[in-house]
Amino acid sequence: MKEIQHRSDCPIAYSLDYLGDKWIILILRDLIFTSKSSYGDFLSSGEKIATNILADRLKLLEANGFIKSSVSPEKKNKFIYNLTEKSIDLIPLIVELMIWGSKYDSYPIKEAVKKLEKDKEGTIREIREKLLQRLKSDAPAK
Amino acid sequence: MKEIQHRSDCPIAYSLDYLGDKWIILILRDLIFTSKSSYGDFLSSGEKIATNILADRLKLLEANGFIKSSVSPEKKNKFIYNLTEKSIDLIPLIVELMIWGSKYDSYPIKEAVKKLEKDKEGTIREIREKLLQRLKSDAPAK
DNA sequence: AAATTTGCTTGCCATTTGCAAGTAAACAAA
DNA sequence: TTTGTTTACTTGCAAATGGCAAGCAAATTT
Repeated sequence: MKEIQHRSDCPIAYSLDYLGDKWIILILRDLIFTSKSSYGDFLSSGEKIATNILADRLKLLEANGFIKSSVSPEKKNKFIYNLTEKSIDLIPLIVELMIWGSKYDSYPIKEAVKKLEKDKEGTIREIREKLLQRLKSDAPAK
Repeated sequence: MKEIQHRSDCPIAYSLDYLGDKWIILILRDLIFTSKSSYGDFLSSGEKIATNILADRLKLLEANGFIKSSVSPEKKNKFIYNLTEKSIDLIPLIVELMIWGSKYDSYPIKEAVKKLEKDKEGTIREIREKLLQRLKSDAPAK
């Protein structure tokens, strides 16, 4: 796996060097906001990611410390992907993507987004705590 | 200019359909946080964007309402690009990119980011108001 | 033993990127 | 007035990436 080359010393560019792409954040979205956690789960998401792209991004995410994979306890041919502190710290960013998107998308506003906008800090903290505890307790999703 | 196709009805994916790329947000960063406002200004940024990519992204940004171009009053062969409400609304998102980046980049933390983290809401409002006023007064940068 | 589930890999073609060079209009200097 | 410079692109080309379909392999179920 080739190292990511950073283009400058700007922290915004630094983040984009990892996240500036149409797919990576969608995988993290699934891990943060849904109970999805496996290759097949991600494949089934509405955006229809291609199998080779998904495999590539999972490799990249793991190599860079955003996720950690483990064999499913029930099925040995199934892998479970979990978040790390590094990716849990991306919740505020992804929440802002959601807020901006739902403001400019003509699509009907989702209830979840309304709640979120009413108490952004609180909702973020809530999600964050849940995911951090899951991390510590070593009892990841499914 | 071809229309952007949205991949799903998810607001996060909606945002990424416009912003999911390594360059677009860097142009907006320059417009939001620095006094850069022209093709040549953006070219000179630390990340060394290629000329064809820059031209392409400026076209895309304008076609989608993120920036508005006008001829420079002093020099008729110079174009000035300005933010719109749509892109000013991206400040919180870009601020989160900065915060996350400066947390995980080993590079020395910038003073500006420290200030920002102490009073995120206030700093965002401050920048936002400045840019909105510039928009209204129709007296854009340089 | 055969079919299915799960997680990939491979091949192929189209699109995008990145670099270098070229073009063109406005402007400035000689 | 001619010549060079600034500014903003465009073009050509090779390399990398993306997207689709098919193939493969280990584990599990039937």
